[in-house]
Amino acid sequence: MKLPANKQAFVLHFGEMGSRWGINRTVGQIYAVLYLSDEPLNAEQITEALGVSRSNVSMGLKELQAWRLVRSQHLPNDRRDYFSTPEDILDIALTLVEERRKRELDPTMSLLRDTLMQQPANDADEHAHKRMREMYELMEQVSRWSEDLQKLSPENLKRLLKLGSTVPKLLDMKDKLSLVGGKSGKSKQ
Amino acid sequence: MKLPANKQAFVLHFGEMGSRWGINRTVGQIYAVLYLSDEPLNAEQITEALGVSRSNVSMGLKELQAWRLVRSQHLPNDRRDYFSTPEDILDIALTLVEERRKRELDPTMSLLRDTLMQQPANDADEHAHKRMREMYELMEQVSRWSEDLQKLSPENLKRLLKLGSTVPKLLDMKDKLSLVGGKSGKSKQ
DNA sequence: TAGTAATTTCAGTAATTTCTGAAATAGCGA
DNA sequence: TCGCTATTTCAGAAATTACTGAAATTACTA
Repeated sequence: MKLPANKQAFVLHFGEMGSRWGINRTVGQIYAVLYLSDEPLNAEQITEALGVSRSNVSMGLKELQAWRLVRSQHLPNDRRDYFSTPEDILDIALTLVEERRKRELDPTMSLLRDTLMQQPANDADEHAHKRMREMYELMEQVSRWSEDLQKLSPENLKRLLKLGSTVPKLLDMKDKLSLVGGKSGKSKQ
Repeated sequence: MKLPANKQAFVLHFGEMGSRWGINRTVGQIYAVLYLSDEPLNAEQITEALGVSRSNVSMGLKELQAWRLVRSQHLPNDRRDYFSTPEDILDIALTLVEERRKRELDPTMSLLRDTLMQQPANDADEHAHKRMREMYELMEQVSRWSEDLQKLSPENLKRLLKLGSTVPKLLDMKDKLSLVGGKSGKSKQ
């Protein structure tokens, strides 16, 4: 399988970007090939398309499956595994958000929780303790957002994405609504 | 400068996490030291705290400044540069979002724009073209969100962060409001 | 159960990234 | 300008990460 020029450019780019995304070149390229393909591909086809070793492809696919960005399936009368990416790009994006949360936020939150358990021993510790608590609280909020995104219906997610610059307006609306019909006493919240 | 135990743990953790965040160990550690410090530090102090070479610290600080995560300043009667992180953690978070957008989204969007310029040559290209457009459009929306976050007032940003799971409710409110007072004909939007 | 195809594992090597120490540069005061 | 301190640059060394080919394993078929 020889890649046509435009696919080729995309695949190479994904390879280059790999390090910024926290994956390596081959893994990025494998993902790109699968993302663009209109049908599931087996490992041999990917190997040919990329010109890397079969074992490298095997390891790359394993990693992509760990990220839940690639799925494997079987075709009738064929013993080989076929791989593909989910159809729905919002689905893909949500998976990415979730996995990055797990890898980039959770470990640090866990450490911070442990550290924040013990009270600052002295004045010098005080400031560091405060800083850590601030970081923890922010991460907690971002984490919650990530979780809530996962729960949103596809329709609501699409609407939220389109919202963009109207967010402040929406917050204003919320204000007005709470003023009119809301439960009182929550204004500080 | 010897670090106390809790700071030490945090600093080492940031070093470990470095690769996941797209920076290296020393850069992560430098950032952690500065983040926790209650006063600006000069390069020599950071070198001592971390036990790495002076030149390594110099390069790390340069990278952190390129990320706009660290600022330098001068103290009276002292020729040395002193480094610190911004006070406000929301400020820090916004910078992080912005810089990651630049590094992780923009280059790919740029490539996609170029590729999407030319029409798919044949049927085989058709599907890949569609996939690339989907990715481009999603990235555009995420990018816009990121920009809009930057524009939000600190108050509104805080409120948005707290919103979390009430987002769908908010979207409902928007529906109701549009139904009552909104301009008609936009329902499909 | 033996034979074969598909896949994975892994030790060794290659490639890349990070780090260091020495040298170069910059900036300041006398 | 010279002399001194602070900082940066950069070539090479060290450490880490990625990749390969061969061997092992798995899973199917006859």
